[in-house]
Amino acid sequence: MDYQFKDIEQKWQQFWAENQTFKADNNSAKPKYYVLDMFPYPSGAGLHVGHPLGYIASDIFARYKRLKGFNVLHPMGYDSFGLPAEQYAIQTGQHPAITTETNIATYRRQLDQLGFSFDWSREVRTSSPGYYKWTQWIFMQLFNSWYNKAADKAESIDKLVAHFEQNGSAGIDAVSDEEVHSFTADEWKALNKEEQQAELLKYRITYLRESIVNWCPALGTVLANDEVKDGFSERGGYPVEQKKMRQWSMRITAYAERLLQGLDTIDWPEPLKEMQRNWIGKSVGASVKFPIEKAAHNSQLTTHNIEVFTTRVDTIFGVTFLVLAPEHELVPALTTPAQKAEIDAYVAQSKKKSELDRMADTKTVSGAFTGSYVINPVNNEKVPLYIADYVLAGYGTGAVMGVPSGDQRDYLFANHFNLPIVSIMDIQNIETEADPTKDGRYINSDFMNGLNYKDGTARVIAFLEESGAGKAKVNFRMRDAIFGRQRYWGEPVPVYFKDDLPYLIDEKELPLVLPEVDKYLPTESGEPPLARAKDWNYRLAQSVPSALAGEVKVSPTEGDLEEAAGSYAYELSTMPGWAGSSWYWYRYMDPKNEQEFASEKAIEYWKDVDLYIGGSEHATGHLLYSRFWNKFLKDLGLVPEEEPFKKLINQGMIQGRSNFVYRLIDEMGRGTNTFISRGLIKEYKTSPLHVDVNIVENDILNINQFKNWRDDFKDAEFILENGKYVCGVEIEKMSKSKYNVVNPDDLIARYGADTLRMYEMFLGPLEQSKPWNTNGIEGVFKFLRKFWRLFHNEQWEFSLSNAEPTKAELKSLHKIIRKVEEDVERFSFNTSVSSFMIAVNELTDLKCNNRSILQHLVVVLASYAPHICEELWVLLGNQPGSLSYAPYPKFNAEYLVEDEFAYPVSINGKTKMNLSISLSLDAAAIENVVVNNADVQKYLDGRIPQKVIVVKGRIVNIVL
RNA sequence: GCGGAAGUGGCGUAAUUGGUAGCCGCACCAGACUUAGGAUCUGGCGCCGCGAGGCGUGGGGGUUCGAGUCCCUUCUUCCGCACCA
Repeated sequence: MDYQFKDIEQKWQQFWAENQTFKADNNSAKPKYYVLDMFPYPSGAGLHVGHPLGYIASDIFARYKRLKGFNVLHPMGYDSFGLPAEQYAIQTGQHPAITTETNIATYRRQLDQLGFSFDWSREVRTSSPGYYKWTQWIFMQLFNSWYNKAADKAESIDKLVAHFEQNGSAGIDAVSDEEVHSFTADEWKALNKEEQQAELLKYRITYLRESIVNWCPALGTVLANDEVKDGFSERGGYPVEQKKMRQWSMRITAYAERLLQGLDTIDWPEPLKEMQRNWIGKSVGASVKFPIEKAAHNSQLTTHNIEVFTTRVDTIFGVTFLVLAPEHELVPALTTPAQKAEIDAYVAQSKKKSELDRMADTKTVSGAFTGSYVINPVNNEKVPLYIADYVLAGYGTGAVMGVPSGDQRDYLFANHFNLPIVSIMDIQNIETEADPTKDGRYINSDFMNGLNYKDGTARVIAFLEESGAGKAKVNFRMRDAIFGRQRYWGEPVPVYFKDDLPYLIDEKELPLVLPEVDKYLPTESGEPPLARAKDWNYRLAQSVPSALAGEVKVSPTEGDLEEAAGSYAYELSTMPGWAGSSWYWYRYMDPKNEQEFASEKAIEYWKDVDLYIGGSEHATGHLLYSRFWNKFLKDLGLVPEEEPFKKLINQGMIQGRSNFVYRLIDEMGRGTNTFISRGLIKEYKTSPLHVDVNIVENDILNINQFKNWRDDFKDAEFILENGKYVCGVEIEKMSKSKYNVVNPDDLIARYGADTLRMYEMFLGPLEQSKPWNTNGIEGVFKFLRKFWRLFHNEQWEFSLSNAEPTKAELKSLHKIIRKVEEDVERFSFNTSVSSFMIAVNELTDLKCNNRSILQHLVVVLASYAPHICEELWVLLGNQPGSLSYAPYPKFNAEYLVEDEFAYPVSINGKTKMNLSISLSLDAAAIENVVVNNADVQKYLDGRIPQKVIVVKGRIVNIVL
């Protein structure tokens, strides 16, 4: 039979499903290997050809590892909470769960068609209660923990409470809110329960705090920093503004240093690591307090110092002004009556400026004088205090010291406001611009004069620490992650409120199931959709101390008994999209466990992800949050590894390749129904029009299909070149509106999954971004037919010979055995596809139909084109289904040994000819053969070689 | 501005250690078979040149017997960050 891919693929997909061929065992004598794909959000649009790229690569790798004798975990699931389903629900009233279910069915059908070897018995969905029960459980652990800097790990909040009861706040080195109190043990015990809880909230790793957040009015929710791009929401592209709100946050900053250090221990792409380093943004410097001049003191003032962060504390004698961010909280209190109008105007103006304007306009110098002064702590000089929008409220302390001699922005600022510029380095040149040099010796710097950078910095920090005016400090750009969304379609937060303080619900009540609501919109009063739910309250039984057993007993005398029975409002916001994806790889290890998020045994067995494949767009979101949660779980002793993903590969983005037709424009400027071929458009007035790429092949328009494409083109006329209509091409994002979406279903229907899998790999290196181009898929399809033909005679009957294989056949086979091994291990999938083609071309030329050769070839190709190989494997007489676990053929170098090599002979580095010479000869003998060769002599033309370079088995170079 | 990746035929790409640049496909050209070809097969296909030959890996320079690969310099494209104190 001819190669009937449709029947073959359907047959084997069904076989794999029915026999659970790829079910992984949590218990095996084989070594484990965990291959993970970033699970998709099931969108309504389904998969386009770009999506499976990474899945195909990971599937080839997973299948290859099985052949190599590994116990492979290769699961798939859905990140099924998210905005699009909810937006759709708002528009249509359709429950997001239903939309999600439908979309998942589409995804599953499309994934199945590609012949992936996923263990579907382990499927997870972040939106199913059985899954988010454990997302909520992890949230509770985060709430019940604090970060102990001394131990450099998260610890139970009980331990902190015990310390407070014994020693008060003394000796606690924690990552916490800024404004924690100091107290003795007795003072702590004297606090009532509410006061204690309020204080503890400042330490919890997940906490509730009034903070400035990214508020997106169009989406009606707050967003995390990584969800905002250039002042607009990543999803939907709506404007985002800054707003002060009480919000759930995660103290990811506690892990900043570990997140940074960990990058050096994992095998990830350098650009991605760099993005995370950038995002974490560590900078080493000092914080310095500048006392506010007495004259400025007034009743509104909450502090007598302005704290700045600087990486160049050594330049402090060059300070000639201080600048606050316009949003800085001390601005109103420090503005003198005379300056009030100017400051108010400036603050108002900068508030109006969008984030984007502010970034675009970096050259104009602007600012305003507050009228107040501060004192430089190193020389007691009076320094004027300004505000300016080049200082960002969100970074450092929102205040900077102005050193115009060393910083270009300060230099421009000083010039603009006629402030003095003081040189502090002997070799500094500040005539036309600031000079940030660290070389040279300090001048105009009192006790630092004459010192170099290193000693000077140490000296000034010592001075500041002694006088209490400052200290060495490490600052991070990364902020704590906002953890609440005012949306419906997400995990409910397992918290209720009593006297405005958050308390965890009882663990036994998990999962806290998402309630039904009448509409998926905020309430009239602006509360999140969950406020619409009927009776969204936590019912607390009559105060029974035993019900609280195991919970924190902060104040046993007053606390438990005081707990009033009754119902308390649940939290109304839900968790953000990244909650469910920050731990899902553990759930795959033990997906049905109802007692734990995964059993200790399963986690101990699978440990971590050996290979993770996904897009680089998750660099500062999912991949950072996952590392954070993993480190937290490690601190609690729940998982064994510090890093979750040992090796990570970013598959390239597949862009769209749009095709255009060119519509003729008449004298009146109206579009006609005549279309001009690409090469001729210069001679006419035309306007380009997107045309469906599926009716274009190799940029040649299928005119009949075009006429049928849309009604108004039925009578279209064409001006052709060489009898063809050539379309224009542009690379754009793949989207429906550009008619450049290529659907895998269509390609599978036409060529089969094996062809599509191999073609996607054949496109180029996995990591490379490239436009999708279906041109060339024919070549891969022809290859598979040619491969199929090796096993068949002229009449398409399966027919093999049992003869001894020839040397040439063995050579071809063993070349490909080795090549695929090498390629797969270094994730170079494109090169193995071309090697397969070479092998099949060679074997075809050799008229090879030798069973012992082809039997092995099937196994080698099986990870790339599993369906055709399964079919041939059975035709070869093997057990159905056994191919997936067959041993990968053993490479034997002997078959590749040659006795002769065609040496390229070059003269002065230019290759002139090839000479076949026995490989048994040594360098001197080779030189002898070459130099005495008649053709070489002709080239030499009597000249004597100065030198002859002989590299055995490689090259001969004659230097004249 | 800072950081990263990459520039090779008409196109996608290959060359794992400094050792014959262009493998494997697509497209194209010629031929065979054919009523026909969007099927199949054979051959050709970096550029210039009839040829001998010359030139070729973004440009310029260097190291080397030998450079797509190493070094310096410069240009271009893409990605990330961006008034970060």
